[in-house]
Amino acid sequence: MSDSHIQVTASLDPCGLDEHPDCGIRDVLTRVGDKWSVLVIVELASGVRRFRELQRGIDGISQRMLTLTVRRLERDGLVTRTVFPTVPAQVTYELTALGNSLTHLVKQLADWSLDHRETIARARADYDAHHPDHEIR
Amino acid sequence: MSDSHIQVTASLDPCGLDEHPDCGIRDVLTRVGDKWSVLVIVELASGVRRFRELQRGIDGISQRMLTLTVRRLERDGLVTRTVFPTVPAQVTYELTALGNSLTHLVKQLADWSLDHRETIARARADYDAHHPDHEIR
DNA sequence: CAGTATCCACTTCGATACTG
DNA sequence: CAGTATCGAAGTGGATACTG
Repeated sequence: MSDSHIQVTASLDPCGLDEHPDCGIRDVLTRVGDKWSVLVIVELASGVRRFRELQRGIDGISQRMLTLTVRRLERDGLVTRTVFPTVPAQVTYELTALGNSLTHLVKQLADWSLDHRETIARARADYDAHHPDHEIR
Repeated sequence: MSDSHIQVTASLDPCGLDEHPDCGIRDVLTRVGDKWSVLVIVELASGVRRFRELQRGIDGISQRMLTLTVRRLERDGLVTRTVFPTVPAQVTYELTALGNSLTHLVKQLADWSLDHRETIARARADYDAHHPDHEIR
């Protein structure tokens, strides 16, 4: 048994994952894990943004996906959407306090990804080399 | 502008998200965000597990998805897979040091989810109440 | 500008059946 | 026990065209 396995058992299961299905954690994780949410959150972490500003700031996102993403974030209470009834319309997005509190965790995840980016890439290359024609993805 | 928006701008973009597409962070996030990975990681955080043990410990996971999930985690270097050539076969899974380092972040995410679980649920109910027949999901 | 509406491609997931 | 193989349902994302 490895020493690196510190005792996180109890604290890792604060809601009884072993008994209950998933206690809604997946709810949040799938939001964080979807293709654009984190990028939108990161972009909004810099401050208020308009729809087009967001789209320009996030490389490759389509109008449709930006709409869907900000709507979901708004629904979850992570982002506020403010409409100014001007012509043409003007809409701004801003992180809520809740959304902002998530940015800290997102940042840590981003840092972790960055720190181990190459290690993971090498692990994958290694795996693929030793397991040719093995379709995992 | 809200006081809650502390200055995380610079540190949130350690790899130039604004210039580069996504610098591989999404790679990790989608892994964390997929339906079963985190549950498997949590389960393995308690120690070594065999295939069936994992399946029994994770409510609702199918054989196929467990296989796919542990394979991907193995490929990423987060989990080691050890085969004992007994009859019947015996295979154990264990977090690597890298995988274990991720558990800390996963735990924080889980805690965050738990802390704000009800807030989010209320935000959603609210949103849905004020936006009837609005298909977001 | 800030969206909606449609359609389609692709992926993910679950269920079931079978195997060394 | 620990998988693999196959299939189909559902979800997710992209491209394009249109609107107040």
